[in-house]
Amino acid sequence: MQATPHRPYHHGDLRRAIIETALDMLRTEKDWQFTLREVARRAGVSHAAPYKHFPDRTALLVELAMIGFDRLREALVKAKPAAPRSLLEEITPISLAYVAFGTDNPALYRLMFSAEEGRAVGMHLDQRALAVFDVVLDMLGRGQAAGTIRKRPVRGQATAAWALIHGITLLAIDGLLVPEKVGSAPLEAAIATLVDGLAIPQPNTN
Amino acid sequence: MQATPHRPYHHGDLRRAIIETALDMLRTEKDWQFTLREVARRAGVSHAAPYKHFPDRTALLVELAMIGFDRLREALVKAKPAAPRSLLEEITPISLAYVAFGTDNPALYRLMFSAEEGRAVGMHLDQRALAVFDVVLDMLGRGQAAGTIRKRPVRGQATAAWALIHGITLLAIDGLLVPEKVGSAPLEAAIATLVDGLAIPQPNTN
DNA sequence: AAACATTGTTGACACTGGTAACTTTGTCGC
DNA sequence: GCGACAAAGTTACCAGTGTCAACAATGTTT
Repeated sequence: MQATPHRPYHHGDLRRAIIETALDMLRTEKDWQFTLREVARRAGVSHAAPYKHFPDRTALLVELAMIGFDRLREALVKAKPAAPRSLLEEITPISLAYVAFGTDNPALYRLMFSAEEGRAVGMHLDQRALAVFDVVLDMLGRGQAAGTIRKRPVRGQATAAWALIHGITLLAIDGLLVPEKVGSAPLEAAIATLVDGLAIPQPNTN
Repeated sequence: MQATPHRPYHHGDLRRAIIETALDMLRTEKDWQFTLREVARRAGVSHAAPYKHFPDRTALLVELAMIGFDRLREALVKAKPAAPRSLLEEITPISLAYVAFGTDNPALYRLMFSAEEGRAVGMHLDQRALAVFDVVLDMLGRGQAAGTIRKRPVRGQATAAWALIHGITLLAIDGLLVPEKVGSAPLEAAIATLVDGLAIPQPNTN
């Protein structure tokens, strides 16, 4: 009764070990093709051991993706400036943190939004994904209240913001936007365009 | 000597047959896990036959993705209005056509931007992808020349536009933006936000 | 300590991508 | 016409995968 649902019994904390092994591979192996057997191998267990902790391969993928969303959300709230004096000052660091998360964890980020495994992954993590969405939503809502953001349907604005940053992140991961090659100019310009679209036009801000 | 590089010889036009079979599966099978053998099966040939026409599985994937980009570009130029009277009138139909292409061919669209197969797919289709990019670039360039679009780095604007539409398309494919469920409101609102970010602010357009 | 559930291992199955050897078929030089 | 040759398709095989069933070992409970 004093045990949490999943707890180590007789070997070690294998469930956690598997997850961490997988995350590690996700981090280091650039081109990662996920194989349960390889994870088991690196975790030092037999190829069937994971099945005692995950019903199937997809379940592990889902777990990893959810962890990814949690970490992304953490990264965003951490990047949120304490006392932003303008919309751009608030949006920019968050956006950069988002893109940075993606480029720092390309395989994980891809997994989070992947349709691999027959869309099964995406089906299960709506709440986590929406938690990220809510960060944006909240920010925009306060912006509208403060009068710095256009009065439009917030959900549409949030969708636009998320889609744009998400798209940029993917482009960056794919190397179509590599900072070393092209500088961060397009990235910041794109963010500026987003801000222009959200902010109420100032006389001198054309 | 009078033969083109790949021409049918003794059975039929298998190369084309394989591609079309694959495209067909891509179209109908919602959750598609690509297997060369299944394609061969449906094409009515043995599982090793495709290897006479494609060096490996990835090569076929690349071919399919390139076809996808070609079709996407066609869809965009077809959707471009003949005589748009405003930026929004020009951007909106193109954007909708883009998203529609994605939601109509989800598996194909995913494949085009997929990192599956170890990024190998994306490496080969830069030109085709950039052809799509150029459609956007061209439109924005003319907009700037005509004085309807803010004078900013065009590439940044184009990146923003593409990223946003791309991101929306993915969200739509993932069902986070299903039109039946939520109406097309967020979609259009997001496009409006994009337009706001691109267009030179009008006095009455807050 | 004996019964039991948990967790791990071994061995099998069907499937995949890929290669090699073989057979069929069309093309070409004579 | 006809044999040599190359193209295109087939069968047989390999290693590797996801998954499952049977079994062995360990910890928990009474």
